[in-house]
Amino acid sequence: MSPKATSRLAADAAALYELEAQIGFVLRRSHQRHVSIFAECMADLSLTPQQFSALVKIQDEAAVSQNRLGRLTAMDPATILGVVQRLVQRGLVDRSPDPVDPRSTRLTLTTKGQALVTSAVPMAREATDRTLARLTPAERKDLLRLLSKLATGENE
Amino acid sequence: MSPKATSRLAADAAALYELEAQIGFVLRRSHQRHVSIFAECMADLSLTPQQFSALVKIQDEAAVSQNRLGRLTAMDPATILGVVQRLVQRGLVDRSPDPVDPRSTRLTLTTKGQALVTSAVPMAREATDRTLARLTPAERKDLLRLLSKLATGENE
DNA sequence: GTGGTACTGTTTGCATACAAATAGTAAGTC
DNA sequence: GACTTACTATTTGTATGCAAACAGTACCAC
Repeated sequence: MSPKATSRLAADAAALYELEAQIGFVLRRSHQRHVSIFAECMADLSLTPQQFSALVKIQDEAAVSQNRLGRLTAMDPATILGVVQRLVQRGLVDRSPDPVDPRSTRLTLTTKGQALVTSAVPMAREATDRTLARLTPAERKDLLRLLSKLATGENE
Repeated sequence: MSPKATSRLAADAAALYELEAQIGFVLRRSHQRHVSIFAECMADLSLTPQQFSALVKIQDEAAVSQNRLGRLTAMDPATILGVVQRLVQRGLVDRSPDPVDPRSTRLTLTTKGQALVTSAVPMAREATDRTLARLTPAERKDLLRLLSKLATGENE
């Protein structure tokens, strides 16, 4: 065993824990900054990233159940409930009972909701661009790839 | 102008907006997964990432004001207030008036808090490792570097 | 020393985020 | 058809996260 390995054992216990170099801290900061930029870009439309995600996915699917929408947008049932309620309250989304499954709710975009998503997409693209502004195209691609490896799949 | 460029103009308006390929969505999902892993690793100690961050920084500084602690851990004054209150309530942190500036609060670790951080650091390291498990050492370094470029500095 | 500016901690209000528990229904097995 | 299992939406409770406004104090300029 090298002297270096020996000293590492001793160092591990009381070793400096550099918070700023931990993936969790950097992920949280990066996400905070993006949310802040997104809010600026979307100020006129007053949409949070989660609300916008929900609108986009309802549009993609034309009609979705609430829980399925939650899975598509990575929100648990309790969270997506609140998001949908606020969108319904603003007249952007319609809720109607599912004709085949009485447990299920059918979510669709209203005309107003449809129009809002359409005008929101360019703003969301701007938020993406501003968030990634300091990275080269190659770096952006790398970052997306690496983060996707982190985000996808199970906890082990 | 090439035919391709022409079609791009038309495509941009109604172009497919792929939510799963947007940096914001992937950042949110990655962060969610890390928080979930962190909670598993820290289950015995019942510390959130933010609570743990605060304890580590109080230890680093020996004594800090609440607002400064918030800046060190990337939490705004309203947020750090709640985090600190919970730590004080659990007997992990002491609050005392700052001897020189009556506006300021002096935060220090209790003996119990000191002991808890010490035993929590290895668990936090495990959470980091499990979050990054699918990446090679080179990929981990790249990811940290790219995320740091996103997180640091101003919004423009 | 008076006044403006900046900083301390705090409160309120709103929007995620999720665990845990609930009621109701669907769909399978036997 | 009764039972089990799984899925629907919902409720409650706790913990961030931040904008906005607040009272109190420091500090600096003049």
